[in-house]
Amino acid sequence: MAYLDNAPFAFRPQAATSKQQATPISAPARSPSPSFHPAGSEIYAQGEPCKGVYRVEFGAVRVYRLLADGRRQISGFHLPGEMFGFEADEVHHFFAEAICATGVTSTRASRGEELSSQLLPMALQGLVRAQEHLLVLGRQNAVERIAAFLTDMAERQGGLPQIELPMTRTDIGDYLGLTIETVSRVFSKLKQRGVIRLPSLRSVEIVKWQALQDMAS
Amino acid sequence: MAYLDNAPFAFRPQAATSKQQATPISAPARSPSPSFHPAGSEIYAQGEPCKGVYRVEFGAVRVYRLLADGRRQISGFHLPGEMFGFEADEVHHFFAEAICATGVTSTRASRGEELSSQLLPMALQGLVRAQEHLLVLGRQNAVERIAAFLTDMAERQGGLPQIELPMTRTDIGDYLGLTIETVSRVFSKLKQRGVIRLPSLRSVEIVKWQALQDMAS
DNA sequence: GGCCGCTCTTGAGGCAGATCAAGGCGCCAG
DNA sequence: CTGGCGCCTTGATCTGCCTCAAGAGCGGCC
Repeated sequence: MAYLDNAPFAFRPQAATSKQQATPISAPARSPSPSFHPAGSEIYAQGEPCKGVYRVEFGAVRVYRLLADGRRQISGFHLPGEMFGFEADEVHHFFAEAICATGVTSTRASRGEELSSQLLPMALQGLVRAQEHLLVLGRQNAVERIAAFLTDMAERQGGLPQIELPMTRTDIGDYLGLTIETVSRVFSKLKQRGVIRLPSLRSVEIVKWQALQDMAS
Repeated sequence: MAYLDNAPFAFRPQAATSKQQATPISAPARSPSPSFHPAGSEIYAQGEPCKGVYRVEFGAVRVYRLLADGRRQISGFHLPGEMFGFEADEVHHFFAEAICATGVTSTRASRGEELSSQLLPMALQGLVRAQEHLLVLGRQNAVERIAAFLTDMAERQGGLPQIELPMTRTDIGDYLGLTIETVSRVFSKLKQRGVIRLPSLRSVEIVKWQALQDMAS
């Protein structure tokens, strides 16, 4: 692989200024079992036994499902500090991959009441997030989807107007139920209207916050 | 209101034979706080404070969200025995309505570890269900969506080939991200191909199970 | 019984986004 | 420096579903 994906790109939402970072961040002290995943590598696969839930320490993760003919739906992107890997039974129903160089910690076993009470709020947040995503996929047009995506990413990256997108246009399309061409066209249209600027391929500057939020409905 | 919606229609998945029932079923003995909701009535609204989680005793419930211009996305239908009303914070993010005459019991307060450990598996199941629905809305065409919907409903009603649909075509459209016309056309096409039969407006008989499942991908 | 209101079905035409196709850009390897 | 490979952008065309419209079926109410 070449291009950006291959770079040891430590994606950290709060620090938009240092886009690239040469050395991986050292594992946090309180981490139970840290592991490093290079860009594009699998964290778990559909059908694999569930080993617990994961927390992103740095980088970014995509969780997705495939149809037999290769169509892909990304159910969510996960940024540092966020949890993923929740399952209803003992087997993974989805795939998870590192988008860029990524570190995750895993918490084993989801038994025990004290753990349940910690996990529940996160599972509930994931549920609400997924249900809001349903509205986007079911009832919003291409411009509204992109606007909702950018708004969401900006909020999750600390609310700053400058955001970094670790994922490709293909990933964004597979998350929003659009083709890569449509994603690209909408980006161009928003740029042309002066709503956003595109300083580089993977970064977006939101110029007109209110306009973008209005578009997201 | 007129038509079927108004009938005291006790929708019970396992009992496909008795389609209509004149008297509401009496509240189950172990119910903590049963309540009855006539067809079309609101169970909770977006923005209302959260009073706990609910369990459907009989009937059926739709949970949905609205856009400012009236577009509606139904995030899920809930049949007897199923739970709904999970929220991440203390306020409802969705609307819930009784589709037909419906009885629900509510479990108050989601604090306490023993309760968390009971709620977590249900929240997780809801999460997986929502994420699978994302695949349908994001990447499947109209025929695949209807096939997936019918397969799902049949499985949740005990796997019998004869299923009862408490919801209207509009509801199905708003659940699958389609218009009512498209829903109706796909039903007609499946009927014409001999995959299903439509003994009445609100009941479906699945004639070719395998064909239907193949369509759902 | 006969009217009315609502849901559902079916047809005709239009459009948003998919598909097909070509070219540009940035990074890396040689 | 130069070639090659991914990724992205842009244009032209196509199509699946939406929109608009009309009519049929069913149940309730007077």
